[in-house]
Amino acid sequence: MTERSQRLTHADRVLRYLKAQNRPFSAYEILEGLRGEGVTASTTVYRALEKLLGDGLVHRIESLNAWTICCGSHDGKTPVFAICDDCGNVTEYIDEDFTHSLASLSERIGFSPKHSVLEIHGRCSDCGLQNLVIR
Amino acid sequence: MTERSQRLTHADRVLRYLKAQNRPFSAYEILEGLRGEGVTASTTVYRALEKLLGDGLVHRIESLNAWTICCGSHDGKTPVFAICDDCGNVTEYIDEDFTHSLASLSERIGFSPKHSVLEIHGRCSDCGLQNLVIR
DNA sequence: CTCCTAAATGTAACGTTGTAACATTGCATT
DNA sequence: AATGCAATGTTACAACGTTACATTTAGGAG
Repeated sequence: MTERSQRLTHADRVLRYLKAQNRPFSAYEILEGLRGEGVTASTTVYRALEKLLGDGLVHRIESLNAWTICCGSHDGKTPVFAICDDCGNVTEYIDEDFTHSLASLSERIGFSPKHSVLEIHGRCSDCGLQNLVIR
Repeated sequence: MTERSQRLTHADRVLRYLKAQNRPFSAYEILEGLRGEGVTASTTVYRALEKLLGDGLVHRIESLNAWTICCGSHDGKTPVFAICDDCGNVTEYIDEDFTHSLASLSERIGFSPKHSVLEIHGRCSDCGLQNLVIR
């Protein structure tokens, strides 16, 4: 290892790429975007995403089959994603109400939650406004 | 049309098939299960599922790429699915807390929700008990 | 009854998403 | 140099879903 502290891996490239976007990308979109940087196979992208997911640096949006950057740390709490079906924007929230609902329902039914998927599809405020202005 | 009031369509067969199961099935599993009844192509299954989804008779579980029967009517409210990763059982709930959380967060962020995905993965009470007994 | 239309179905091909299996490379440690 | 491990390459395949177009069937209008 030289003075450069870390070697740049494909996982680093995938993370940097996702950070530069403002919406989730499919694994194959990421592959296309990184071909110029030596990423040549879907396997590589999926391995990178698996690692980043384990490190809590990205999330998978189940209802889009797509991947997005994690907004930061959230301390074991499950993120909620608001997905605008008009503009494609996805925003991540850590919401006290949802956190409580999840714990409460689980306890009532005797269920031990490990990982949850909370995704709201609809229209974001920007697109709602656009609709008013344009029509 | 004979004295039987309705013709039996593939959508009817898919619905009946899903009703007979106690877990979600993938479209291709449904196809295999219905080959004996004249269903021969995935297209047919997807067309049936699309119709049943529109009629509110089945749900799609996004995190499993699978389809399951709807527990009944739920009046515009979003169902929550508890998915046991051990035994595969999936149970549908209409939960007041989740309903409120969804409405509350949406209002706070100015989002108009159209369709939401609420799926909890973990271990159900039965499997938790089994674990105690067996070990 | 015949003709017409709409819904249901068949068929084939293709597109997208994800995984398996195994070989190779690069780098750090000993 | 020998070793070991993580990262990467390569190929093939499995699983999930859609498109396009042809054909059949049921039921109503004339």
